[in-house]
Amino acid sequence: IHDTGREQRSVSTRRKNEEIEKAPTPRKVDSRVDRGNRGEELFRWVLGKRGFSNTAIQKVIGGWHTIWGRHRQRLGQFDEYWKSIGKSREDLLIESDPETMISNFISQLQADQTSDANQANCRTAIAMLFRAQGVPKDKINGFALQQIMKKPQAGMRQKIKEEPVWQYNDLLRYVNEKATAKQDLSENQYMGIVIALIMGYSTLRLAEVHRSIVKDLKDGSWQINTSMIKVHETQVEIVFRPVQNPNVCPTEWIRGWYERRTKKDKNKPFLWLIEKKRIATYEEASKAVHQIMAEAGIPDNPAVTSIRKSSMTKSIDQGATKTQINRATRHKKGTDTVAHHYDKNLNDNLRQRLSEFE
DNA sequence: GAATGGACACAAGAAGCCGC
DNA sequence: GCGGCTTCTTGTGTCCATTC
Repeated sequence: IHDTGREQRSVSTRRKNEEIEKAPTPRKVDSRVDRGNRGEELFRWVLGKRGFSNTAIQKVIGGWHTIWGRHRQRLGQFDEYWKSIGKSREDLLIESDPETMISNFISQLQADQTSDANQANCRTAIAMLFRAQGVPKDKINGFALQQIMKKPQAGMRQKIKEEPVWQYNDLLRYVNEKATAKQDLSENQYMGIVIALIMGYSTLRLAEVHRSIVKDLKDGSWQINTSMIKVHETQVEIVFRPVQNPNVCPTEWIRGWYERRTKKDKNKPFLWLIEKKRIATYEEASKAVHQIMAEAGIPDNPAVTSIRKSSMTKSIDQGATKTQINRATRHKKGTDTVAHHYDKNLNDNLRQRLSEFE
């Protein structure tokens, strides 16, 4: 139930453009690789000084998934700063007041006009370094630093605004039309439609579809097994059963996807590409779905996740209850994630009804 | 293709609110 | 004031897009 404040976390898409103009992100070609290595080296050095063995340090890093890549970048950014003010690594260890260090670091970033998100991320990374070093929490995050962080945090909050989402029906119409000439579709197009349909009907994310194992249950239905790593690693099992219109039916399209293969390829993984004789990469899958959305006439080349938005919006529009949506999207009971991030129904109808009296 | 950056998500704890 | 509920903040993490 403690989950209502999260919509404040995100950076609005609009800010992205402004940010590029007023604060170009410092992407220096040559220092790019260096910075990450630098950050990792710093982290290893600090834990090494504390007495951690290389194996132990490796395990600490292994506890992070993809987030480690972010931390190491920011630690590299800190390392650059630390050197620029004439400090040595040993100075880090004898530092008795980490909060002051962090405050000065963040203030410098602000002065250098780095983005709000960058300041927040740097603060997180450097705080992690100190915590790994064994510094108690209250020495890392105190009142003064919180004051400093107010501005970047406010800047990161997403504006609550009304924005339209493309019509899920547009995608269905396109698929419906292609269903009668499946043999003319390229491998990429076919894959794009299959993935788009799975995403639309299951609201799985692309990464989750990409690592799916798909099983023919032999009774006309198909099972999708995958894992959701975001937040907590959970196994997910979904069964698609035929819907009335075979043209837009996920099981029909999945069956057809496997039928394209020769017998010896039948048991190859879900996203096996016949032509390339290997599994499609994440990028290829993403490209295929984008191509389908473009061909369906969906404007502005939206992200693949917009399929989730579009599909949920349609469900809500058709009168699905909150409970039904939470169940379908596998969001935790009680979250209003869907309402804030996915339900893009505009309020025009409500306003019209408000304006009516007598 | 890897590094990088922005966006979205969730849990836990803190803070606010309200009726008694 | 106190307990129960709601709302907000913080820390941490993954997903998706872009850049070099």
